[in-house]
Parts: sequence; C-alpha cells; structure tokens
Amino acid sequence: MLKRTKTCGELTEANICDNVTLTGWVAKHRDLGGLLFIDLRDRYGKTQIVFNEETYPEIFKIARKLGLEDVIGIRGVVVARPEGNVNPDMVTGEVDVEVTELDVYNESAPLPFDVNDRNSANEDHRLKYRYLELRTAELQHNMKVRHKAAKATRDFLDSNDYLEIETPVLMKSTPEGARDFLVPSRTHKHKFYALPQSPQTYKQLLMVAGFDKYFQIVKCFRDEDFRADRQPEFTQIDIEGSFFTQDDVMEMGTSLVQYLWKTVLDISLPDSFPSLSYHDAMERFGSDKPDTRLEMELQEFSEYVKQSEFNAFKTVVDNGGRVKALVCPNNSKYSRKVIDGLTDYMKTYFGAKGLAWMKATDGVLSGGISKFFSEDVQANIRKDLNVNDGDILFIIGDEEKVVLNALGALRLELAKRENLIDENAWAPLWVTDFPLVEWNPDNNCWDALHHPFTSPHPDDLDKMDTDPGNVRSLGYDIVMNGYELGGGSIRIHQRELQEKIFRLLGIADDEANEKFGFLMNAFKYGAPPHGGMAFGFDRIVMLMVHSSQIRDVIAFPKTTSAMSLMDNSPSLVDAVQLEELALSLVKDEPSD
RNA sequence: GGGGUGGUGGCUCAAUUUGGUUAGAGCACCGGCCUGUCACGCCGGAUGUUGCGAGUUCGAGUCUCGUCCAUCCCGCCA
Repeated sequence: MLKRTKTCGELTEANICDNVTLTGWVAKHRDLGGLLFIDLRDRYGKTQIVFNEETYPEIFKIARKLGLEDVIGIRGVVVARPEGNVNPDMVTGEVDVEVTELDVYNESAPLPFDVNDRNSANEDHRLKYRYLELRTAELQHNMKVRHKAAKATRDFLDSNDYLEIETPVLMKSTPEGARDFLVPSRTHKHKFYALPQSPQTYKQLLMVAGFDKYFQIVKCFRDEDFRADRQPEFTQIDIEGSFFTQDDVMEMGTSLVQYLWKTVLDISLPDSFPSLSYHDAMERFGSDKPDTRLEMELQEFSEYVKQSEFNAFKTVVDNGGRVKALVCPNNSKYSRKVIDGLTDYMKTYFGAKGLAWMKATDGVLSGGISKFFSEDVQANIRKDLNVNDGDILFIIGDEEKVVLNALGALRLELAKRENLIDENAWAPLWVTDFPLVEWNPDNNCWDALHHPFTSPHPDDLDKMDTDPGNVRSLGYDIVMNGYELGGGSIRIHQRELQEKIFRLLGIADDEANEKFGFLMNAFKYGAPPHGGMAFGFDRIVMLMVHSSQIRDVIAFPKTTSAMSLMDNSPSLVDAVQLEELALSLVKDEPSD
C-alpha cells in the first residue's frame, strides 16, 4: 500500500517539484481523451491529479477506468498548472500532481446518490447510506465542529478543576419524567435495567462523595416522540458542583458558552447574558425559550377590550382570561386568505378559538374587529402599542395558557414570514424563577416542572403547603436563539425536604423509598449543598453549524420513528435470546 | 395519539382543469470520440411492479379507501 506523504488539502506552489504520495477517493473524473483529470478527495480537501497517455500509457489505461468514489493511492510529481488554468476556488488550485504510480484499493459500485451534493437524495435514502452522506463536505464539517466543541468543553472544564467521571449506562428505572428505554436482565429474570434519561442521581451522589466539581459528556436516552431537535439518544454536557449557588452555576454556564463560541466559531458573545424570569418570558414572548433575536413582543390588550363592544373578548376577561396582541408590519400581505390560514394554524395546534385582527392604515384601525373599538380607544391602542400605518394587530383572548402559547407561536411564524430574524445574530439568555410544580389535570396531581430533586426557592417555602403552584424553584434554563441549550437547578440536599417534595408530587413514602432510597440514604451521611446543569450538546453543535436538525450533527442518527435506516434497528431477535431473558412476546393487538 | 407535506428508472424531478397511445428529462452507469479540464464537451446504449394493498372505471402514475415509510408540527419530552 502506498503511504501518503501529504493530504489532499495542502499542496500549493511551494511544493512544486516535490515527489508526493496521496491517498483518497475519486471525487470527479474528467476525461479529455489523451489527458485525464481526477479530483482526489480526502478529509482534508481535494487535489487535482493528472494522467497523461503519452508519458505513462500503462497507468493511463487503468486510470481511465476509474469511477466515482473508487479508493486509490498515487505517487507523483507536483507541477504548476499552465497559465490560465489555475483554479482560484481550490486551496490546491495552483498545482497538479502528475501521476507516476497508481494503486487501486477499492472500486466503488454505482453510487446510490451523489456525495458531492447532499441535496441529491431524500433524507431517508441518505440515512440508509449514512456512511456515504458522511462523505459530504457539509457533514464532514459538522463532525469537525462537533469534535472541536467537545474538546473545548473538556479543556474549559478541566482548566476549572472539573473532573470527568463516567456513570453507569445500565441503571434503575424510574417512571417519573420521560419514558425509559428498558434492558432486560439475564441473570435476574423478570428484572430490567433502564438506560439513563440523564445521570442526575449519580451526579448528586458524586457530590455526596466529595467530587465537588464534576462533569461528563454523556449519552442520554428518552423514549418519547421525536422532533427535528430531539433524538432517542442524545448527548449532554452534564455538570455539577458542590457549595454552588444559582449564581455560581449561571456564571459557570455563561463562561462555558462564551468559551465554546469563541474557541469554535471565534465569536465573542456578550460579557454577561440577560436574565428573564419565567413569568416575564411567558408574558413578553409567549415562550419559556424565547428567541430574542426578534423584538416583537406580546402586548397587554385587556384594557382596550373592557372599553370595547367586542363581547367575545369581554367575556374572556370577565372570566379571568387574558387578551394579548402582537403588532406585525406589512399588513398589505395579510389578505383574508392569509389570515384565515394563520387562524387555522392557531386553532389546530394551539387550541386558540380564533385569531382577531385589525389593520392600521391612514391613521385609523380598520377591518377585523376594529368596528368594536371607538375612535378614542383606537387612538390609545395606536399610541400605547406603538402601532404605525402599515401594521396589522393580531389579538387572541382565551385562558392565559392558550393566549401566551398561541401568540408565542404566532410571533415566530410572523417573524419567519416577515424575515425579521437576523440569522447571523446570537441571542443567549437565562430564564429563571420557574415554578416548582405544575398542576396535572389529567392525573389530578402536581408534577415537577424540572425534576423532583429541584430545590424550592427559599423565599417561597412558606407557600409549599398552602399554594404550591406559586412556589418558585431554584431552576434555570439557558436559551439561545429560541432553543433551550441547557438547564439545571440547585438540588435538594436534605432528606426531610426531599421527602416533602415527593409527598407533594404524590409519590408515597414507600414508593419514594423503593425508587430513590439510595439517594435519600446518601443524604444522611453528609451531603453538601449542590447544584448544576446540563447542556444539550447536539443542539449546541446544531446552532454552531446553522442547522435546525440535530440529525445533521450526529454521525448515525435515527428517524423520527426511532429507527436506524442503515442497520434496520430496532429488529426482531432470536427466540433463544428471548428465552434466556425469560421474555415472551405478546401478539400485537389490532390497532383500533 | 392527532394534523400538514411527500413517495414515479440507482438518484433528482416531469407527465397539461377526476383519467386515455410506447411514463419523459438531467445526473450516475456502460460503450465510443476528444491533450488543459475543474458542473469538461460530443455521439450512442441499458435502466420502471409509479411505496404496498384494495376499490371505482372500457381504461388509473392521475380518482376513492386502507396501509407502510420519511419529514415538519401539536400532544409528549421531569
């Protein structure tokens, strides 16, 4: 085998006359008759190699048969390209390698798609041949960025005295939170491990063990339904520290994100990130992960409703509901048909009962529900909400949750339509003061908003028994461009408080003991106050490469139905395997 | 669990307002020509169970129903 002396991405005119050996893939083949050009590609770039029938007829004959993606090695001489034939678009465009020796290592079958063009096939097809898609320039780049981000993470945390400690992948199943992936135990029949949804309990135990600064870049697994930014297995940067306050964690998280963006992208993020309470984020942006690259905010509208004749909204306000509005430019684009489309979107996905609107033109509000508002009220609306001619107001009235949720989604939809988001901007922020628990009307119980180990806010402890819905937690999320990059909390480190929370969440004492007894026990033996957070590593890299799908930054991702199209997993297993595990399959119930 | 979009040679797409000859084109592949190409060019060739299954019809890529897969979204994801 020819051992390469150079890569395909480094030869320049400085190398002219050098004898070099290159290895790589045939990326392009241009046969001019007695002269043949091949673009040879490896991880580092492309180099044009030349075969000449006159000088090396034997080699030429073989080279002529080469096809796309054949793997070859060549020895040759670096020569300057003739005048006028330099390719300024290629790093190596000033030189050719005239081939004097050729080895063919592997001939490629006709390709399922063009690896020079990621758009040359549908995604399911590319996923089936993911190892080919990974040859594309885009995915090669994404994997490099992912590597750099992982290395920068380790460098940063290492230099701040964090220890990377691995935790088990086979662990105890807990039904709280997301659905677990289960792994049957052979040696303990009828028992199962679970794959971790996160190493949460382990890292807390590491705090008890005295590893006061821990981190891990770790795979996590959640068996829920998937999205463009959610895969069944994903990677977290998991971090925890002892004697940390919320500010300590947020400071560390800010520094890490700044370091990552600086190191990987050479981008300087602001010295400090803005911080919004959950309440303000919901009121102003209709989201707990607001995209603050966009200024448009939800505006209070109940006052004007009270002064109007619009009974549908008046009833909403009288019944304790909310009415809020968005002001959007370019009202001429919003024909009846377009507005109907938006209304459908609001109704179908966000439970809104409708979408009211008014247009501002020639100094008045017109159309939609404008006739229900007197001239004076209209004037106030225009002044207070800063409405200009050419704007359109969208208004939703409903119970609070629906209003905020729907308008939050509409805000993003309008931003997309109006192109209001600067794609090159970075808008990091913290969201704090999350509610500790949330009422679950289906099961008639309180659910932890973050997780059951999150500490309540010390100022709200007195409300724990009387008004749990208004107890804030010491939980926080970090948000970037409308994506939740990560989140965490100060944890409970006292057995008594933890027991109290479990009871609030409707987890009986013996159940809590069975599931989390090991953690509660650990708290008996000197547990330091501690807290931390976890970042969605895939999402960080996704944002860094300006993608909107984490599949783009995972080497071998799964589909939205959690299948791997390349190796066809999940798949059936042998009866023998099942027998060993003491498992038997239930016949599929006919659906419906 | 629900909604939207899509599925036609190896790949990307096309096939004129419910339908009508032999389902076309580009890329890739095979053969031939071509000594400065870099989206090389030119000539020729091979390639189709229109995702799958029913139905309507004299006739279905096209219409109806079901189903599978992909994708985006809602629910879900402590």
